Amino acid sequence: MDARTAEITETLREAGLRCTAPRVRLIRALAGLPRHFSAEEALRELNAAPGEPVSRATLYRFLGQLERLGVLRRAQLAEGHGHYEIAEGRPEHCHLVCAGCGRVVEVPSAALARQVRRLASDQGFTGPPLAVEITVGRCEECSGRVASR
Amino acid sequence: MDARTAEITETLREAGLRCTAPRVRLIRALAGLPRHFSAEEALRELNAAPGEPVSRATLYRFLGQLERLGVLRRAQLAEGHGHYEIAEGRPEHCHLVCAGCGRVVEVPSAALARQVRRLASDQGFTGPPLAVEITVGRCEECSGRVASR
DNA sequence: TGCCAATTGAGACGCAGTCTCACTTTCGAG
DNA sequence: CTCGAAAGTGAGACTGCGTCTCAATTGGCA
Repeated sequence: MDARTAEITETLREAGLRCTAPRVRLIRALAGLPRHFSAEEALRELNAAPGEPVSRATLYRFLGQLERLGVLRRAQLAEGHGHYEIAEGRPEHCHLVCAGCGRVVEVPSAALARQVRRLASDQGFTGPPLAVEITVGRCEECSGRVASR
Repeated sequence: MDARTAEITETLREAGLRCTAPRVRLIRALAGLPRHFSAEEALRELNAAPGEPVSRATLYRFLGQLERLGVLRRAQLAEGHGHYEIAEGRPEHCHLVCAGCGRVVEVPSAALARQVRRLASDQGFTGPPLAVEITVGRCEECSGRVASR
């Protein structure tokens, strides 16, 4: 069991959650996933590995729990489904989303994060979880292809 | 026919789109909708008014066209569905979304808009359409109720 | 007026995510 | 180690939002 797996299972225990086989399998699978992944991608990755498959219900439930524990962050990008990313001490950042192809570029901008936080607290919002999604025109690749539609 | 209806039908004509009865009905219905509305809300509003009902397919198609024409702006907030708002010369702004209840607060912040635009162009993004959605903790009301969950 | 492309409606379909409920598993107490 | 309560699981039905298809209808120019 590698370090991250151990760390996450420890977090589970602290939260009073059980360390079941499907959960361990999912935690392991995280290592094979890209920085941003959808629930369905996670499910594919999970069930591509040998062993008992994990059901959709279980996956969604557990992803939600990991999010609540702060292990994962969830972002609703312009596409029709949520995206998860491993939080793991990574600083706040925002996601630029191409209106054409949905490509996501991560932008670590402390200045922007600060400004957003100020705006939010001005409006009475509290709490640290923060997701910034910005849909901005088209990325280079997309605008190069078709002008409009 | 009021001024806005006339203006939008003119835009349609310029774009080579036909001015059909369902479209005019939808344009009229816009006046009775809140600042932000979902497609399903628009459908309800539309079919609450007397006259022939309009089908879902037609509504979705037409909302998409109005978006392409710049009459409407579409934002994918954290909930599972899109939100529309009438663009009508309103300046760029961002949406603060409560992670608890999904409430949306509009924040007109020229400074933030400027910063976002700079970030975007640094990353090679082009084109004006711009939607900024920020999910930030909980709004006053929500954090007042239940601490976590 | 007549024609033809644009538009429409009904409903099937697809995807993401949730819910239910009977069954299984974990894990702490004894 | 054994037991039992509580937590967790899987299968699959279900929901909501949005898209697609295709035959029928309609707008608007010649």
